[in-house]
Amino acid sequence: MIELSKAEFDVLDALWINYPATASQIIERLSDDKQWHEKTIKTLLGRLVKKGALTFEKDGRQYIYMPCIERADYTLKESQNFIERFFSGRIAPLVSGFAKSEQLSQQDINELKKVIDDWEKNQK
Amino acid sequence: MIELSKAEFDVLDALWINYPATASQIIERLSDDKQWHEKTIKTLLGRLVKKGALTFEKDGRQYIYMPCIERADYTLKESQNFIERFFSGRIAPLVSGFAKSEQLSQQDINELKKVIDDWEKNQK
DNA sequence: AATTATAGATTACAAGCGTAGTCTTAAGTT
DNA sequence: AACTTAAGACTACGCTTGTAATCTATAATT
Repeated sequence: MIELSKAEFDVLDALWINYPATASQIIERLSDDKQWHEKTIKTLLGRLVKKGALTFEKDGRQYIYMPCIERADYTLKESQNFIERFFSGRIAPLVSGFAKSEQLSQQDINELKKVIDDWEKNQK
Repeated sequence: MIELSKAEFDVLDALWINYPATASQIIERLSDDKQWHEKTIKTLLGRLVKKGALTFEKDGRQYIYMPCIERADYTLKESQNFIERFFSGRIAPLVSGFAKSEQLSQQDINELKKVIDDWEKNQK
């Protein structure tokens, strides 16, 4: 699997919002949350290309970037990894930890119920 | 919050199994899973002490190590962090991703139901 | 008491990461 | 056509991390 650093992920995440996109557009999107220099983001784009996480096409002297991987796929793999490391691969202890420390809202509970519901419907 | 690298976490995790413990005991515990040189583990122990994740008492020429943080606390914070980064702080999308990719077993579902159940009892 | 072994302290070193600055070249402007 | 931007390429640099090897001092052994 492609391994991304935090900063690399954040750049890719800005691309996932809407793509294809140019470097300037990505820089623009990131400017709200991060205080990153334009050069920093370009370095990260280069590293992402090198890692195979995104490609580009030339358009004049700009590049038009596109992700090579999907967000859902990436986050699923990271989630598996995370849960394996910290909870021996079981998901309930993670949720249980949140519950115990009062981190769950009624909305979270409703959403979780729906996930369970859908899962059960799918089993039939 | 104390930030631990993967390798550091693994060492601390071996201590959490049972503590206080000496370096040799920790090395012994890790020998099953990891091919780490004894020196490597000692380096990591030193870094953990420096980061404030564990302390020790002297006993002759050995150190007896003890964690300064609890596993549940650490994993909770890491979980929050993780869910914030990848799922905007909401837990259901993570579980939903697992469900969609057939990663959930009936046992997981039962455990999740129990967590929800307990949560609801607690609300009353 | 002298010697040896070993625990921890210190040092090492390459790769990855965050964070840019400088260089080069082609596109845009006059 | 000449000049100026600005996009991407290349270089930089200190910090962390993984992964030990060497140094030092003290406990154990002879």
